[in-house]
Amino acid sequence: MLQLQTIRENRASVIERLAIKNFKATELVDEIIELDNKRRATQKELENILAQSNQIAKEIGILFKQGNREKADAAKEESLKLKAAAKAIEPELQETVELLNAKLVELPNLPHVSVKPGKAADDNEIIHEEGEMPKMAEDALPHWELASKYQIIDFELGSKVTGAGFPFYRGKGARLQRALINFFIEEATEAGYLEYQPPLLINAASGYGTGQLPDKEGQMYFVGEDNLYLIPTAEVPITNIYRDVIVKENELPIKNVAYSNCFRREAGSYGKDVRGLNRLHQFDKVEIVQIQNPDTSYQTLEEMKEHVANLLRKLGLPFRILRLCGGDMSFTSALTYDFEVYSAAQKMWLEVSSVSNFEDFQANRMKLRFKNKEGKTRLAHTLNGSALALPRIVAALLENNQTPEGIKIPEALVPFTRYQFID
RNA sequence: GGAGAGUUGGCAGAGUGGUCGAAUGCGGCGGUCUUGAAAACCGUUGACCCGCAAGGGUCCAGGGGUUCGAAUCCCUUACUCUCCGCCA
Repeated sequence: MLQLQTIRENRASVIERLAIKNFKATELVDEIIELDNKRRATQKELENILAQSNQIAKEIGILFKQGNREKADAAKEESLKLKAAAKAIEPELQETVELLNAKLVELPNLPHVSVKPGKAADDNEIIHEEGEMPKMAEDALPHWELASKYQIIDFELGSKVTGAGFPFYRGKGARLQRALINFFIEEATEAGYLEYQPPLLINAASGYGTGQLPDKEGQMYFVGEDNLYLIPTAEVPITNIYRDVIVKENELPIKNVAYSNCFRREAGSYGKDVRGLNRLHQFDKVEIVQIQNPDTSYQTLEEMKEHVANLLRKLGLPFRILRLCGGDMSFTSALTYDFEVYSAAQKMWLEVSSVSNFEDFQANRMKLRFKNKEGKTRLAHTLNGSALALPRIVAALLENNQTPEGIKIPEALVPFTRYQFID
């Protein structure tokens, strides 16, 4: 969430920048400022009473030791009055604070200055395009047909055992999954990321920490029996490692990588976009996360963008990088680059990665701070990116690399698959 | 799942109703000494809120209660540990 100080001191520019995300903030911002004023006034009032009360309680202690019973009893009465006064104010303060927080979490993160306005995906700006478009034969097959032709992914079986969007991977298909995961993790490790294996279920506090809650409550699977959510991305457990943590400045940047299954309800989606591997309820992803000093976090974002681009180069997939427009950006992000890979048989671009700087938006929620050289604590910046999400990579690999001899595996991946063709 | 014990500052660990935001040790930071380092010694060292400041307030797992006064007593939730059961 945004810092109160930011909102108070830059009311106009906060509203203006949120408008870039198509968020009409005026009313909410004014409400927040007013609630904060009320909070301050109420708190001051309460603290004055508590200060007096503390003073008297101390005096009573001394009076008792001196055996001055009468004076002590008189002071007790005075103290009771103060207590009643405090009791009257407390609920008001608590209510104000709760309401203030509820309003505060409704405000999205401010977009970075480089973010352009725009309504939706069409307005995203293509900032880079790379790789050769494969020339496909007339009879080129989409990946879901290749999947059944080579018997490597079984969607129907998934529907039988679980439901739509939960495929089985089989034989060389299963092995391809493992190969990609290992390849991605190895690349990240070489780039200095520390590998984690996180829990796949998280509590509500973690959901709030990274901003999935309360914003995307309905998008996560929820285990009511134990009050836990299935993670939509490893970002949640990995970033929440640092919830309520103050790190040392010289420990930055913290670079972590994690492979995990990801679970998304994707409520409301339908149509050809969800065909085959294009959109699943359960999928695999390797996620990179960095905790960085605010002074250098945008350099780090570029570095992470380059890391992802390199993965796609090594896989030989044509890709482009988009800078998301305000309207297409997530609630929590300040700047996001999307990576899209061209899927030749479907003749469409598939989003395979999203790399974002959240600045201190998540850190503020999580109270993730660092102590600088002067000994002051400051909110850190958090960043993350998919590096990479598997299903659409697999879709593009199958489609783009289909040959009469079978699916050709990219060189970089062969040491992991230990086969060169899916046939 | 059953029974019991516990949760205090970065860590270890004292504190069982008043001057305790909390002893002590370790660690961290600064200094003295040293060519440099180590050792030794000295000092310093939690977070948050309000305030220009002085200062005030809150926090001893979370929440609630008793009391003039709670780290300390009571209730409750979460978690940890031990034993039993179950189990990959």
